[in-house]
Amino acid sequence: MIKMTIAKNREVKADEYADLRKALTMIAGKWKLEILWLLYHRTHRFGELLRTIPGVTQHMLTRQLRELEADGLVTRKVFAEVPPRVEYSMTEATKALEPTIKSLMEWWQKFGKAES
Amino acid sequence: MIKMTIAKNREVKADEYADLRKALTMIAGKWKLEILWLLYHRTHRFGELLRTIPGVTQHMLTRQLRELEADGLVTRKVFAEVPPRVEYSMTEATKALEPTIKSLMEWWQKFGKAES
DNA sequence: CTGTATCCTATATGATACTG
DNA sequence: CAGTATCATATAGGATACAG
Repeated sequence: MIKMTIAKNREVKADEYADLRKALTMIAGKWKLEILWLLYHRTHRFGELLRTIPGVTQHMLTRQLRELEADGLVTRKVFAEVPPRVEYSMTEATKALEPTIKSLMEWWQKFGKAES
Repeated sequence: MIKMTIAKNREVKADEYADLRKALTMIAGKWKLEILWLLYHRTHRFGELLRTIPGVTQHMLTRQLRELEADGLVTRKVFAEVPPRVEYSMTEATKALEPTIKSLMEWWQKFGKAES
C-alpha cells in the first residue's frame, strides 16, 4: 500500500483532509447536533424528537436521522406494533465524539464569540 | 439578561447549538482545513496556496480565505509593491483550534473509518 | 405514529474570462 | 500577482400533501 510516487506526501494529506471534512459534515447538518444532544441523555422516539426540537419538520428530521444512522451516529430500532414505534439512540461512536464537541465548545467560548 | 420565560432552557440550548453549528461551518468549507494546515506550518502567499492546494481555483481560494479572515481564522497582510504581494497567516484562534482538530482526527481513526 | 413523494428555494461550489 | 465579474451546477434545506 506504499505509493512510491513523487506526489506521495500530497496524496496522503489530501486523504486526511477528505477524512476530516467527512467527519465535520457528518455532524454539521442543521439539526444533527441537537439530535445528538438529546440522545446523549436518553433514547428518544421519533415523535419526541419532532416535538422537542423547535422548528424541525418531519421531512428534515427523517433525513437528518437517516444520515446520522448511515454514518453510525445513531441506532434506529423499529418495534412491530400498531401504532408503529421507532426509537433512536446513540452509539459508541456518538459517545466517543463528546469530548471533541466539548473541545469545540470551549474553543468557541474563548475565540469564536469575539469574531463576526 | 435573565429570561424569565417558561421556554428559557430551550432558548439557551438553541443558542448553544447555533454557536456550535457556526463553529463547525467556520472550518467545514471545502478547502479551509487544507488552508489552515498549510498556515500552521508557516505564512503563505496567495500564489503559494493556489499552487500547493490541488484542485482549488483562484475564485474559490479567494472566497475561502475571505471567509476565514472574516471569522478571525487567518490574517491577511497586503504589501504595497509591484507586483502585489499578499501574505496569509494563522491567528491565535487558529492555534487554539489545533487540539480540537486533532481530537476529531483521533475520533475518526477509531470510529469514522468503520462506517459508510 | 412514522414516515415518503414532490416540488421549490437558498447556499456552496465551480468554470471561465477579465483587471489594477 | 492577486484578485473580481459573470454565469452555471451541485447540494442542503424546506413546504406541503399523501401513505402504511
